[in-house]
Amino acid sequence: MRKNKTFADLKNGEKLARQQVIIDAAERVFAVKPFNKVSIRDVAREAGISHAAIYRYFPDQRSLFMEAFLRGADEIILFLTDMVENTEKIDIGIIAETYLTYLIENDQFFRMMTHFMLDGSLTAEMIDKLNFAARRIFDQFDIMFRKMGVPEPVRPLSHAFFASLNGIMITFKNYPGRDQNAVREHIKVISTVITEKFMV
Amino acid sequence: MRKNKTFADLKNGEKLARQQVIIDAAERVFAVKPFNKVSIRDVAREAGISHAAIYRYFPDQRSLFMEAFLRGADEIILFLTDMVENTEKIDIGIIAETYLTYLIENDQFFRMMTHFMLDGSLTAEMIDKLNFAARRIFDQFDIMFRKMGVPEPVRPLSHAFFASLNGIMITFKNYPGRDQNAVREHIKVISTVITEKFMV
DNA sequence: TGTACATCAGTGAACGCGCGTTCACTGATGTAC
DNA sequence: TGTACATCAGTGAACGCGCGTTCACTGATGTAC
Repeated sequence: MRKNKTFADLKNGEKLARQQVIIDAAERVFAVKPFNKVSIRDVAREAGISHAAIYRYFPDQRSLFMEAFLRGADEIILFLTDMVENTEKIDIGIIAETYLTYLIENDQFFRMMTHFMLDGSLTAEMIDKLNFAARRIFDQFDIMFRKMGVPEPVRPLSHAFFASLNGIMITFKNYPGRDQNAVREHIKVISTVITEKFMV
Repeated sequence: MRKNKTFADLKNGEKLARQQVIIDAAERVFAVKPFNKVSIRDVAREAGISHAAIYRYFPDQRSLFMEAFLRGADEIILFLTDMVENTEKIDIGIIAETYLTYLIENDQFFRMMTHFMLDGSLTAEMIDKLNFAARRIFDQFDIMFRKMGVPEPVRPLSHAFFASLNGIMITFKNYPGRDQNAVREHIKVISTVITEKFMV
């Protein structure tokens, strides 16, 4: 019995590890192709397996894509936590800029995020996962505003701040007629306009 | 010669009128189906013509979709102009709310907008059209801020304000676990948080 | 008024493609005795 | 050590589908004389 269980656990662990390999491959494909052009076959090719094999690890395409997105979200939450919780002197401008830089440099992640935010037909389970990720981000902004000495309630501010940063991205990421450097510069400028408004 | 020209003009006019009929049909389809699920065949069915006929009026699918989007943009610019230019007493809160309400009630338009804003592969002509629409919106916000007595330069504020409103939409339109009324209410609350920051 | 011709909006069929997903099967590995 | 069996990751082919676009054609309308 115990031996069986241990064996099963091992198998399970390997399965999870292989899932991660597939998600890695998916992220690499997303970095190169528009979100809704990425196919199961693309990911399988990148991962070096047959496309049918994917279905051993994910029930369907969207679940795989959602997992890929959530891993990016974890990354963001990780560095936000690092900047907010482990820093004495909070600088909202630097936090905003770091967040935006991450999105600019991980364009695939930003496209996944907007895709899932706008997709009105997610399953309940997926909605929960999205919700959980969003709330962890809001939590960090809450802490940030508190450390800045903003009076309660700070949650609405976190919502507004997060929304504004996302809005900068969506509005100016591909702003017509600017090259990538000009875009970065402009995003930085508008980010400053907004963060200044969020200072006490 | 002149007769010929007149006739050609008439033909041309009819052609334009028929284009509009097709765009009407497209908008009705967009209101019901996610943007990237809408096909030429859907639009043709809705317009009551064969899908091949579409190609007499638009060179390809994306051009048709872009025209449908631009018509929505014209509508927004129209009511913004009305609220901003023709009003003595500017209320930024009402303007923001009207804009957001329009986007909530014309979800298809918002989805088109985000789609084109995020699409990095538009033709130069499409980029110009997008750019022109965006600038007309910024122009209205410029006038709004000036009427509010905000010191120059107001353009960065217009950019930031527009971006923030879009961000509210993208972040909370499908916010998980809220019904549509709660979403509207929440968007209004966060919108207030932001507009207050933009008042002098 | 009649006839030959040109124009052109609109059609249905077809092309070629890529997709998500399923399925019967293979072959490697481990287990039981 | 050897053998029969179970498990299961992975495969290639196939299914069925919908798509954007093209094409040869039809038929209505207007023009020239």
